[in-house]
Amino acid sequence: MARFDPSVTEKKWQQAWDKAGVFTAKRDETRPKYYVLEMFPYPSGRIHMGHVRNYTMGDVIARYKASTGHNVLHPMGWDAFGMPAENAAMASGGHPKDWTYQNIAVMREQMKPLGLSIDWSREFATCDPEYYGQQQALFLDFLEAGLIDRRNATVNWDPVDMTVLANEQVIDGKGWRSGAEVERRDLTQWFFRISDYAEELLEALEGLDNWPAKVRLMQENWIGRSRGLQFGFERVDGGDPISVYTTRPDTLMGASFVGISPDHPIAKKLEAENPEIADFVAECRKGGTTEEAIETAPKLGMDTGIRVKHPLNPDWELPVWIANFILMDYGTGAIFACPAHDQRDLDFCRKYDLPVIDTFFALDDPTPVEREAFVPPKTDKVQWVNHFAGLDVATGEEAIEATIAAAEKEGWGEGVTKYRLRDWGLSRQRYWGCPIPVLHCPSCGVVPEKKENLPVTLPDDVSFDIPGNPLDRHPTWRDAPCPKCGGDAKRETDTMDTFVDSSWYFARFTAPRAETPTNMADADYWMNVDQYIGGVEHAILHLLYSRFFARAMHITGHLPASAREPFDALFTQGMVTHAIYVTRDENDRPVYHFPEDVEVHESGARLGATGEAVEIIPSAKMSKSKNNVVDPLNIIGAYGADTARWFVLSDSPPERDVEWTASGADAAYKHLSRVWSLCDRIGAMDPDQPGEGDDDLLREMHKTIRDVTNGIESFGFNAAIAKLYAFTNTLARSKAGAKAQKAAIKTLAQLMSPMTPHLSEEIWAHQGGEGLIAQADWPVADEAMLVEDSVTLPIQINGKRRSEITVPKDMDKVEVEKLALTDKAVLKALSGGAPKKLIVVPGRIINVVI
RNA sequence: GCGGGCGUGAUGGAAUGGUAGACAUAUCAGACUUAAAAUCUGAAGGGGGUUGCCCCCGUGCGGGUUCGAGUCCCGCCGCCCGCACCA
Repeated sequence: MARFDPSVTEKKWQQAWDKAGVFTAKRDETRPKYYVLEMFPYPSGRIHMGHVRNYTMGDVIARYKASTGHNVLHPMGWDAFGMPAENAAMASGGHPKDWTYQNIAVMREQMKPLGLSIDWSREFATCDPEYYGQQQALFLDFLEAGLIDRRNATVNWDPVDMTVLANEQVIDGKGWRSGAEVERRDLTQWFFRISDYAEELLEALEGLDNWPAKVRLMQENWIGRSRGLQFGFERVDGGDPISVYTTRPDTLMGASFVGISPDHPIAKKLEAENPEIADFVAECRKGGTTEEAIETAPKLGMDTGIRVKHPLNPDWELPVWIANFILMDYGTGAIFACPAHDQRDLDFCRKYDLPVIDTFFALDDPTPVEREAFVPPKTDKVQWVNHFAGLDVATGEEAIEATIAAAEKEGWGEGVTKYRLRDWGLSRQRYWGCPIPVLHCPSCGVVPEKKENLPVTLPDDVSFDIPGNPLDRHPTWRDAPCPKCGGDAKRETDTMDTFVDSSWYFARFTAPRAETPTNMADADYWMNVDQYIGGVEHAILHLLYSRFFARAMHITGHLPASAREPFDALFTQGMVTHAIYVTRDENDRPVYHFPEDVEVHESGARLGATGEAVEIIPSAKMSKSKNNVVDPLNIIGAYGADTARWFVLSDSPPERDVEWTASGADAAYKHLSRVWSLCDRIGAMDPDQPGEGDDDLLREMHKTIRDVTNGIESFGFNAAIAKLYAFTNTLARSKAGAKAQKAAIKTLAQLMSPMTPHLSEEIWAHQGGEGLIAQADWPVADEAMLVEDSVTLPIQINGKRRSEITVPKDMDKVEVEKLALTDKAVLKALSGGAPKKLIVVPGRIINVVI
């Protein structure tokens, strides 16, 4: 008997596919195209199970689509700029460029044995000058089209290392290396004007039918359109009125103070004049810039001494407070607080002893607010107290609209629509990224680089021994002639956010070697991505930025109008999780260890090398920064790629997180061996050998074709695999003749081929299949074989299953009812009486209500 | 804090509002074997009874809608993801 030996056969078939050029995508207008794309990896240095899972899913789709007559594009590349390369350079010397390209080489070699149907001829890395040069060209076109802006933005500032920190580098409000308390600081930055497209990006979500509803909802909430009232509070001291924006203008009679952000112009002015306020504002600026840090910080406030007049009652004066939880980025950076109907405002007012005024009550409960704000849904009817627009009983929605209408009529405010979405700050004070192609000229100001001078390449002679951006302190790189006047100018030393790199790579794959960012004919043919696959952690930023970029690329002539929404269908796979292994360094900072460096015993975990005790943090997202990645190469080495592929698909539903466990791999291998020995046995049968139950076997075969096809189409890979297990069991037990069994094993091989392509080729060849199974047409279920003559209906009594009857498939409903009432269990339950109700769902179920 | 999701046997999980636990892992029993491995066959949610059969309970917790709820609605609890400089 021929042995199942993946180490030999897998290489053989990979070479056969290469030789036949099966996966090289060529434009072919005569065939329908299908573009399947998995989110490209960051070259961390080794592939992990998350990659295997992600790329295997895409590969199943790619291979399946190819076998149903599609011209498939399935490319791969590297999201190669980013902080880990600089961190590695800081930690162990070396150069980010060498580190990155070495990692890419290693990971490519780790991916190839998986037998993915990737067109490697299109591969690129975002750190290739050929790629980022085109990205600089896009930047210049966007700049010219008015899609880019320059203005201040807040960053995390480490006052000891004198450097900007990423959010990830701020731990509990302190710098990760210096341990110094982080401050928020303003810096001049470049911005993509994505907020100009807020409405369009919001509305277009409706058309994304093949995106998960949860992702559309998350994006909708992120864009955050709101309708509210904008108006000014007159200052008692005659200063400029304070403009506020509120989504609850109906609660204006409950206003207890006016709050401004510590970054509000008034606060900044007071800061310069008043040391007490300067101290307070400095206190407010401590901590990181994340919304999370700001929202969860203890609420701080200080009375500015400024008083404003209530717009509805000039005799009513309100104090103006600076409060640390008010964001300058949202609305006008100033609010009025209504503590009775907002928990945060209430907590603040109780802390600082400010008044709490109820403006409405529940219809059945006029209890004044004490410690808990009364915040009913805006659609609930409530009883209003002294509402200036004359409302008595009305919903919040009605009251808001009435208030806006009244304010507009009386001329003291106007209804406006605002968005939570902010412009996208793209400047990064780091080396390992795409240089922003502009210069600063003493006489001409900010000047874009000329396109013929692109790419503006990164200098290689840099060091990372001191914190900060090496471009900033490079002796010569900054010096360049002004493209406008030719005089001495300085290059911009900021590089681009790596989200820029990943916002258009999908378009570049359609013409990866073009001398322009894209080639219209190729983009027109291959776009859009028919199926995009990636982690749900990208549900908002990456996908929103890509949607914006596709629009911007259309405006600047780099993509057709049809590609403005670049991803037709999106599938968000769950993450692969794994325990994290941590020790602490002398400063009690965490040091993360790779699973293979850790020995886990029942008594606890220790470092293999030193025996040091290791803390185990249970299952978290596999992440390069936490080193909790698992090396799939061990499995491929021991069992082959087909086993690894089969296992990652069978273990868990693809949209859900999966915790990596080694226990299933052995089982997957056993099963594939079993299929192979089945193939061997059937191959040895006399071709004319008759048997019993040919029809039953073929009927099961056609059902399996139907179920597996549906499973693949709907991303139910684990369910499809369950059907393949079941059919293998059926085939193994079948006594059918050689002809039927041979048809069954060939079909089984085809149905398995998207998941286990190598084994399937081997079976195909063994059974005398024509050509490569990778190029064979997908089997089609014979409808006639799927029809059942009779159907078994469960009988419920009061909703609980008690019995069942088998009836002809097309039996009349009335007949089924009659028959059901003669059932033993039904007769017993009725004990002579008549049922209250009899429900018959044809082909499904019978329920007798007693 | 805000936004989104998830929760089913020992384990991974299956189930268009219609027989809960498919398929698999681990376990146990049997066959084969001198023995073990491999392989094959079978058992199995929990509890109870009058045990060729029947009953009760059971999908995180508490309510609700429905002839019927793992699935829909409301309120909790727990875990996970995102929060704009991680990628």
